Amino acid sequence: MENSSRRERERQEHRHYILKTAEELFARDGFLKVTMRQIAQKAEFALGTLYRLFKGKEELYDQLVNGKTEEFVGFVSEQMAEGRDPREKVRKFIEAKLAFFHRNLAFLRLYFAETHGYRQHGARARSGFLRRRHERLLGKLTEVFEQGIAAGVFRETPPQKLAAALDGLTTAFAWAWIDKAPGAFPTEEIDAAEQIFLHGVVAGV
Amino acid sequence: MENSSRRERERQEHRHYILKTAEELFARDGFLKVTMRQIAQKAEFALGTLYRLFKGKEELYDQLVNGKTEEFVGFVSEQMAEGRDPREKVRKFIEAKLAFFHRNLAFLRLYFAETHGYRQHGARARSGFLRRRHERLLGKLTEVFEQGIAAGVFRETPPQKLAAALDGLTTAFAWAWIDKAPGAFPTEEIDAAEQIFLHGVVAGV
Amino acid sequence: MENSSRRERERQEHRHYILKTAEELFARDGFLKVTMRQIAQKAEFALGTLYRLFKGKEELYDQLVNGKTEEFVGFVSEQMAEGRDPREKVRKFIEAKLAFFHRNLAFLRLYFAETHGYRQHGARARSGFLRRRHERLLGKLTEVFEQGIAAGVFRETPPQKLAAALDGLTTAFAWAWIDKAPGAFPTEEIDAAEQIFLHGVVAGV
Amino acid sequence: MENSSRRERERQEHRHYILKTAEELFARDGFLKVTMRQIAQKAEFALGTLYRLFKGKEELYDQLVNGKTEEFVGFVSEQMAEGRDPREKVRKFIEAKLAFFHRNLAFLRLYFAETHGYRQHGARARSGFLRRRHERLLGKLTEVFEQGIAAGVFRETPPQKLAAALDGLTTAFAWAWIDKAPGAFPTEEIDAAEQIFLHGVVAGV
DNA sequence: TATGAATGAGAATTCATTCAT
DNA sequence: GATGAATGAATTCTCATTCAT
Repeated sequence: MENSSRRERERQEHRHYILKTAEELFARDGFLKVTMRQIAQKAEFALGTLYRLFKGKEELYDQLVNGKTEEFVGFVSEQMAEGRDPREKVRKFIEAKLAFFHRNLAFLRLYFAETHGYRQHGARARSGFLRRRHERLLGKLTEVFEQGIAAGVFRETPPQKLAAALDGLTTAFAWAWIDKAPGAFPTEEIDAAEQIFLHGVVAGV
Repeated sequence: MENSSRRERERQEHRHYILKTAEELFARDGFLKVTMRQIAQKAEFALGTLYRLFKGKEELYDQLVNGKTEEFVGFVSEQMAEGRDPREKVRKFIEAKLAFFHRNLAFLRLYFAETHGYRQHGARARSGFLRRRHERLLGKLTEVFEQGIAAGVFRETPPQKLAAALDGLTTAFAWAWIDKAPGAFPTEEIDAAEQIFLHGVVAGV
Repeated sequence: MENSSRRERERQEHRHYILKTAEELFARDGFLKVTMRQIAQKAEFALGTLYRLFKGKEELYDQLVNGKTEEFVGFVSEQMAEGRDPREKVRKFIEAKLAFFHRNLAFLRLYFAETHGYRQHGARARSGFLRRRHERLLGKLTEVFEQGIAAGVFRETPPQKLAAALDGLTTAFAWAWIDKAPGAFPTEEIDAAEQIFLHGVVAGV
Repeated sequence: MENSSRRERERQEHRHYILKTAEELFARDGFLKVTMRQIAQKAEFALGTLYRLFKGKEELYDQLVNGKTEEFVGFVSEQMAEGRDPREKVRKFIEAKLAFFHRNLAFLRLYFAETHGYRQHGARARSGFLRRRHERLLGKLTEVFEQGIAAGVFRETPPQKLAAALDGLTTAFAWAWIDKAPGAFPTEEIDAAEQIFLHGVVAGV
C-alpha cells in the first residue's frame, strides 16, 4: 500500500513533468507540428513511456489544455467572486486574467488557439472542453454586467457585448505585453485596460 | 506577344483561383492539416499544376496570406485616411476592419493565426510579412491617438496602449459576431465597439 | 483517352504484380508477419506506391484472398458442372481442386488459413468473403451427393457429411502432395483420393 | 528441501496455469496477435512473472504447443495400440483423435496452424517439434495400413496415402463438428468417418 | 521473489515534391 | 504545358523484454 502510493505518486509526477514539457512545445509550434518524439526527448523519457502515461498524442494534448483551462477559469472565477461590487469584479477579472497569463505564459497561446484557432484535430478543437469553459467564464462576466446595469453603475448596453469587449480588450493587452516585456508583471496594462474599459478614451468634460 | 500576354493573364487567373480555393481550406483546418492534393482537387487542377504556379506549399500559403494582408491593411489605411478628425478616423478604422472581415470571413482566422498563433512552418510565421504589416497598421492607429491626445480629444494615455486596445476590442467583436450571425453586416457590433471604446462602460454623470 | 486507357492498364498491371508478389509472402509468413515494406521491396515499388494502389494492408490482403477465392470457386464449380452424373462430378471436383492448387501453390495455405485459421485481423477473417464462398462450394457438393443418393449411386449418408469428408480428404491429399513433390501434377493423388472416397479401404469381397 | 519442493511444486502449478490461460488466447488470435500483457492479465500474474517462468513469448508458446502435442500423440498412439487388429486400430484412431479434440477444443486450431499454417515466428513453425510428432503419428498409422494390406484386410494402396487420407478425413470432420455443435461428443462424426473411410460412398452391390 | 515502469526497435500510414509521359 | 504516378522521409503507436525496487 505504501508501495503502491509511492508508485502512484511517481506516476503523477511524471505525468505532470511531461505535460509541463509539452506545454512549451505545443504553445510554440502547435498540436500538429510537435512530435511525440520531441516531447519524449525534451522530457527525457522514452517514447513508449509517453504512451503508457497517455493514451496518445490527442489525450496528452487534451489533458494539458483541459487541466490548465480548469485552473484558469477556476482562478479567475474565484478572484471575481471576491469583488464586492460590479466595478470591483471587473477590476478583479482583469487582474486575475493577466496575472494568470503572467504565470502561464505559454498557456496564453494555447488558450487562444483553442478558442479562436482552426480545426487541428477532429472537430473537437473549437467545440471542446476549453471552449465550453471559456463560455462559462464569459457567462459569469455577463452576469456581472447585468447586475451593474441594473444597479445603474454601467450604461445600458447588451451585457454579452460588454463581456466580449472586456475579454477582447484584456486579451489584446496580454498580447501587447507578452510581446514587449513578458517578464515583468503587467501592472500598467491592468490599469490601462481598466481605465479605458470603464471610462473610454474620450477626454472628460 | 499578344499570345504570351493571354497566357500570362490565364496564369494569373489560375493563381488567383487556386489561392481563393486554398483560403477556405487553410482557414478551416490550418496550414499543416491541409494537403496539396486537397487544394488541387477543390480547385480542379492537377497536383503538378500547383507546383508550376507556386514553388511549393509554403509559397502558396505565403502568397495567400501576404496578398490578403496587403489588401486588408491597404483598405483600412485608406478608410482611416478619409476620416477628417481623430474620432472619425477611429470610427472609420472600426468600420473598415469589420467590413473587411465581413467580406473575407475566412481571412479572419488566418489573420489571427498569423498574428497570434503558433509557428506552423519554419520560423517565419510570427515574424513574417503579415506581422510587419499589422504593426504598421497599429502604428498608423497610434499616430491617430497621438494627434487626438495633442488636440485634447482623447485622454492622456500611452497611445500604443490605445491602439492595442482598439485593435483587441474590434477583434473580439469580430469573433463574437462571426460566432453568432456571420452573414449579416455587423452594424451593431460597430456601434457598440465605438461606444464602449469612446465612452467606456461607466454610466455617465 | 488513349492515354488514360494506357494509364489504367498500367495501374492494373502494377496492382496484379503487387498482389502476386504479396501472395508468396502472405502464404509463407501470414498476414501479421509480412510488412508493407517487405512487399514493396519484393515488388520493387516504393512504399507509398502500395498505398496509392491499395487503401492499406488489409485491403491489399483482402483483394488478394477474395480475388483468388473467386477464381478458385468459379473454376471448381465450372468443372463440376461439366460432369454428367454424380460420380463424374465427384471426380471433376477432385481433379479441379488439386489442379487449381497445383497452379496456385501459395494460395493453398492462404485458403486454408482463412477457412480454418485464427483471427488475424478484426473479426473478419473467418466470417469473411472466402468463408462464404467456401460454404457455397460445399453446398454445391452437397447437392451432388443428394442427387447421387436419390439415384441410388451413393449410400444413404447425410450429404453434408459426405461433402465435408470429400473436402477434407482432398485437402489432406493436397497437403501430402505439396510436402513431397509440389512440382509434379498430382495425378496419383487424384486417383487415390477418388478410389478411397468411392470404395473405401476395405478389401472387396 | 521440503520447502524447495513446495516452491518447485508451486512453480509448476503457475506454469501450467499460465499455459492453460495462454492456450485460449493463442487459439483464438494466433501467436503474433496475442501480447504478453494479455496473457499476464488473463492469468492474473505480473508481466515480469511470465519472464521468470518462461524465457520469452516463443518459449511459452513452444512449451504450450509441445506439451499438448506430446499429450495428443501419446493418447492417440496408446489408444491405437489397444486395437487388436488393423480395423479396430483405425476405429481407435478416429475415436481417440476426435475425443481428444473434444476435450481440447482450443488445441485443434493450434495443432492445425502448426501443421498447415504459415511461419509465425522464426523458421521453426513448420519444422518444429509438433511437425515431427505429427509425422511420427502418421508413421504409426502407415504401419497399421501396411499390416492391414499384408493381411488382406485393406486394398493394395500406398499406405502413406491411406494414412494421409484418414488424417485429413478426421480433421475435416473435427472442423465440421466444431462449427456445428462443439459441446456434444462427436459420436456421429466418428461413425460417419469410419463408415466412409472403410467402405466408401458408392452404394454396395 | 514478484512487480510493473521504462525502454526503443519496428510497423502502418501520410503527404510534399519530383519527373516521365 | 499539364498531368498524376512514384517516391521515401517522417509520424504515430505497439509490444517484447529488461531491471530497479
